Amino acid sequence: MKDVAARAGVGLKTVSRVVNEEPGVTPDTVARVQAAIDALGFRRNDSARLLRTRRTASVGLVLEDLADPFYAPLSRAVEDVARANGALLFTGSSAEDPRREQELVLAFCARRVDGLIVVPAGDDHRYLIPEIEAGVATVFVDRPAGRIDADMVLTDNAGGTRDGVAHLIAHGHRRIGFIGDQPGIHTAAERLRGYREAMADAGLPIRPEWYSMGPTNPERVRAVLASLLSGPEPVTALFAGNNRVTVTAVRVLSHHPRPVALVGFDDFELADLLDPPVTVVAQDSPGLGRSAAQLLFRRLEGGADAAPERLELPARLIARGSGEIPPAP
Amino acid sequence: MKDVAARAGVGLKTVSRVVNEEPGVTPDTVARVQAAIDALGFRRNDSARLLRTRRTASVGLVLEDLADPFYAPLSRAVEDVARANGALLFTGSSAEDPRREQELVLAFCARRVDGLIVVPAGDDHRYLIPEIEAGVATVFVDRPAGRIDADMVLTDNAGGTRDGVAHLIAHGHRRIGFIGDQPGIHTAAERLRGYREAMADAGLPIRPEWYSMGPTNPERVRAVLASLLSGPEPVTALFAGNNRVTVTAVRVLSHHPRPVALVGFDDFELADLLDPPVTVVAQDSPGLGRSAAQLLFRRLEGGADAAPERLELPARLIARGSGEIPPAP
DNA sequence: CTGAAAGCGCTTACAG
DNA sequence: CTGAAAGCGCTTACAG
Repeated sequence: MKDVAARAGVGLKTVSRVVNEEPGVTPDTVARVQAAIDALGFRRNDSARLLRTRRTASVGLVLEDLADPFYAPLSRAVEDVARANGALLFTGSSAEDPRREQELVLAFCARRVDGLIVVPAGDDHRYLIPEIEAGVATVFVDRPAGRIDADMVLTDNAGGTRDGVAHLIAHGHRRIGFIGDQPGIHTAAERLRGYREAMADAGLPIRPEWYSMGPTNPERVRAVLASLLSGPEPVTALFAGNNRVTVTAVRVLSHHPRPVALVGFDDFELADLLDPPVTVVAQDSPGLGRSAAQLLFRRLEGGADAAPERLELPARLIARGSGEIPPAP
Repeated sequence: MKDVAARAGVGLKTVSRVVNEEPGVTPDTVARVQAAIDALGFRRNDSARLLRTRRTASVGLVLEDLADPFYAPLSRAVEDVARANGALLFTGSSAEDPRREQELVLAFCARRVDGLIVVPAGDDHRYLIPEIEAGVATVFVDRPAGRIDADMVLTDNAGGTRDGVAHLIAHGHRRIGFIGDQPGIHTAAERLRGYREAMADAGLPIRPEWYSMGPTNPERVRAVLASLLSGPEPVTALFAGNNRVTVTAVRVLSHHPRPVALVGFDDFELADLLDPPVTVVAQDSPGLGRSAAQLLFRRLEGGADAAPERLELPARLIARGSGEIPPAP
């Protein structure tokens, strides 16, 4: 910029005015400065600019895994809102590791992002208190913040599961299994609660061997399913606590002698093409991202003092066939 | 930092030393400075730091769509390499719009990212010449750069398609259709070339009505398929030029009276669960991201002067069933 | 072992 | 309409 000023024979401030299209510069001067800019290939350094203006026009997005298809539409929705607000997006994956989440978040804060959108991996976010006090707007999404009071946008996991299980009950099932993710994960616990509530609402007992929480790798899911489907009184229907469980369940059930009804939490591509097409409880993944980002920018535009909000988006039952299979006699 | 120095009764430089864990500070001084840091809740501003050190430790990733499952593993691989090199990741979607691609790229450059990984939407990247000359390492991935000589990491699209079509020919097909994406997209054109080559290698003629290039929305694909499958001599097999075409083709073919063989470019989740399971030519999506990022960081570590490289990763045929259906008599 | 001065590339607040 | 000075929060290069 100094070089441009020298070449155009003007002061630094005038170059700054031209670059920022501020009014009050003679067309003649503008032309001279512009010529110098072009000749020197000058490109403003936004990092320096932002150091002075104290807004970085950037937000950090931390999610569980950039490669997880569930978070892809969420990221895209966040990006769209960020772009509409003139902000750039830092992204990173926590890989479900609280330490990595914290590292990423603090790295973003050290860059002085204006705001943060976090799918939490950990359950203690007190490390964020100094940042939030320093003015970093923060919205948690998909899972609640731990041990701090903060904005969050969640899916109604319990309600969605309740609807899904009630759907199975309405189709005549009494012995319904539930396979969920690790109980420490909030969404997993909420879904289990929904299962319990739906059964209780229908006056149905739950046997302890009907539900199981833990890692959702195919091996464990297969083992659990094998036990659910064996014995004198096997379950006649299964509620799969997430995407990965559903996929393994579909594989196993397609080779099972008796038809077993299935409802899965989370929609997935081609669910309607399988045989039978898979009934799911679908989350509004772009809606989560959009709502979180909109809330974030509202905070940034002066709504910083209002009390933290907690939004809960509904999940939607999509009946496709697998959830409408009647119990085997 | 000034406040910390004042409170600890030391100079700015000493605070800087403590923060950066530089040697040559008395343990006693370190303790005093650390106490001041904690008391004041000081957090170093990396943006300011980076202004001085002239490295931002960040790279920009521009892809077609953050929400596209194909790019999710690519992004994740880039992120992993970036993290291993201590860099943060800016990401953005071009939405297949060259202007948006350029906007994003230049916005990243204005933040002075150290490097850029770009899935190009446009076919003229001369706008990047000043940036590259200014030292921004740039690697194109998935599609080649337009009108500039630059590093790129691509899939062998023509070779992969050749293998896929040859596979259909080996199973007895002679009338093979091809539905591809817009001909202006490099990967689409390359795949068409592979189709032509495989047919020519086998001495088979291609009728102009057997292949069609254009938008891959379901409506168009359905219409093209309808015409390919009608008439006195319909095709007995189809090569689908990408994921979206494959999905629509699966839907249409499942309702078609005669069995039609299908091979699709790009793998997708649950392809093995469909009926019949779908034979695909799979790209190494994480490999693309990893190779591109590794090349980028090699450039950043001093390899800036070497001639641009062009890597081509193989695509792999995965036979699952749909590609092994023999021609209807 | 420690610190004052200059500078990274911009903008702010002000004066002319 | 224009520009010199100070400053954003750090590091570099140097001196003591």
